[in-house]
Amino acid sequence: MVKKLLKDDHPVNKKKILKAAIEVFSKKGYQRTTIREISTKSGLSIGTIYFHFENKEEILKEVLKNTELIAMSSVMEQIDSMEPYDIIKKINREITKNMAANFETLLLLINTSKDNPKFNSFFYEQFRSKTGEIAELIKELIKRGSIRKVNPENAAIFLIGNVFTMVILKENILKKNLENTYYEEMNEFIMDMLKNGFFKK
Amino acid sequence: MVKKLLKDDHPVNKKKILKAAIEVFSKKGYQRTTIREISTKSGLSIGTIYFHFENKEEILKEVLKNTELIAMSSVMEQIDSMEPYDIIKKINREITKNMAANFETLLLLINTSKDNPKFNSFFYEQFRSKTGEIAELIKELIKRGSIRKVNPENAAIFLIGNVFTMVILKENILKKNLENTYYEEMNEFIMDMLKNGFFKK
DNA sequence: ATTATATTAGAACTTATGTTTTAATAATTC
DNA sequence: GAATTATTAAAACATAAGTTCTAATATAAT
Repeated sequence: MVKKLLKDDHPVNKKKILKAAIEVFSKKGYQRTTIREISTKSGLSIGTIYFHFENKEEILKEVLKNTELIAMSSVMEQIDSMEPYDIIKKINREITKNMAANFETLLLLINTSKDNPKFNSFFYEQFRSKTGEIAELIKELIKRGSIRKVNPENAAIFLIGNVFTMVILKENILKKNLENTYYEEMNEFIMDMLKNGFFKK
Repeated sequence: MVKKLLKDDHPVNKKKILKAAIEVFSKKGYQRTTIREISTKSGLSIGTIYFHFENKEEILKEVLKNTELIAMSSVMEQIDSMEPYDIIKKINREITKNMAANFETLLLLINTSKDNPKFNSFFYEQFRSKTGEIAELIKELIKRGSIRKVNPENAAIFLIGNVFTMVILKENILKKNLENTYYEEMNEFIMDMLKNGFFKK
């Protein structure tokens, strides 16, 4: 019944379990997700789940392996032909889109990483890797002379941070009270801040 | 044994329970906190806890009543005599200090508010109230002519949001990997962004 | 074909935790 | 000071959820 597994790949039912787990984790978070729910959602029994995974935490780990919280791959390829303002704007847009899509996992990690060193490390690595990428980009733009000589790491954190806040606010706190255009509007605002500052000259 | 309770006040042991609850909730979050821990911490029995509170959620509600996540009272009194740059800087500092102090409750609310409309409302109200206050202040500064004509609500969200991110990053994700001077350094960076922008003119 | 191995199902087990119950003790009222 | 009410303690209850166990079934090997 079960198809032969490819090397370095998951057996069919393991995939089913992971797919179901992603859905339920994303919707309810790690703590509130039960094995029974994953079982129902995947159409497989509890026994099968525990055959493929040692325990609940291992399922989450496997899910996280395939999750990229902060992504902006498509930006990096085009930066040579773009204006700095547009690069930053595009980065903002890309990160926003991706974070909003992975918002539930983001929350999940914020929660679990507090007490669980492993998940904290995962979070830390991903965050550092992305701020690192953006910092490199900013260094490059500073070299080109188009951006003020700011601390690139802080700038990267600042940029990602703005998006982070937007997403948490929109998806978690203010929810339906915000318009669908919120991300666009807020990103416009941020770009305006970056371009013109806050105070009058 | 129990002292006469003052009107509109809590009996002594109810206070003890609340005090213990704040400690444990703050340290472990709502979900992971057990009644038995609150019992041990307060030195009172489970029965006593359930005498004073209907259930666990009611304890949290009572705790939240006394929590101000975003506070900046001391700023508002002095704004007439201050420069706009210093006002914003001071607001940043105040909010940072307070958010960092209430960080655990902040996380707690982020988690619970996702599924619980009541806690979401609580969060929403506090957030709106504070962004409202800051927005009013910004309106005033725009009137005075010291700040560019930006959208005051967005500006308020932007300011609070920057702090929010800093606190989550420092306290939850990057933890000990960050220096103690992180808040100061990052606030300096933010102020520099607000003053001089990101791009070269 | 027979045997061995891998996989699956789902009932059963275990433990943790919110809540209820009941009896004892303290405080208050008359 | 007796009776009533308020408060406390802690054991008992109920339930939910992670995990284990065992028998059945499918797949692979010889």
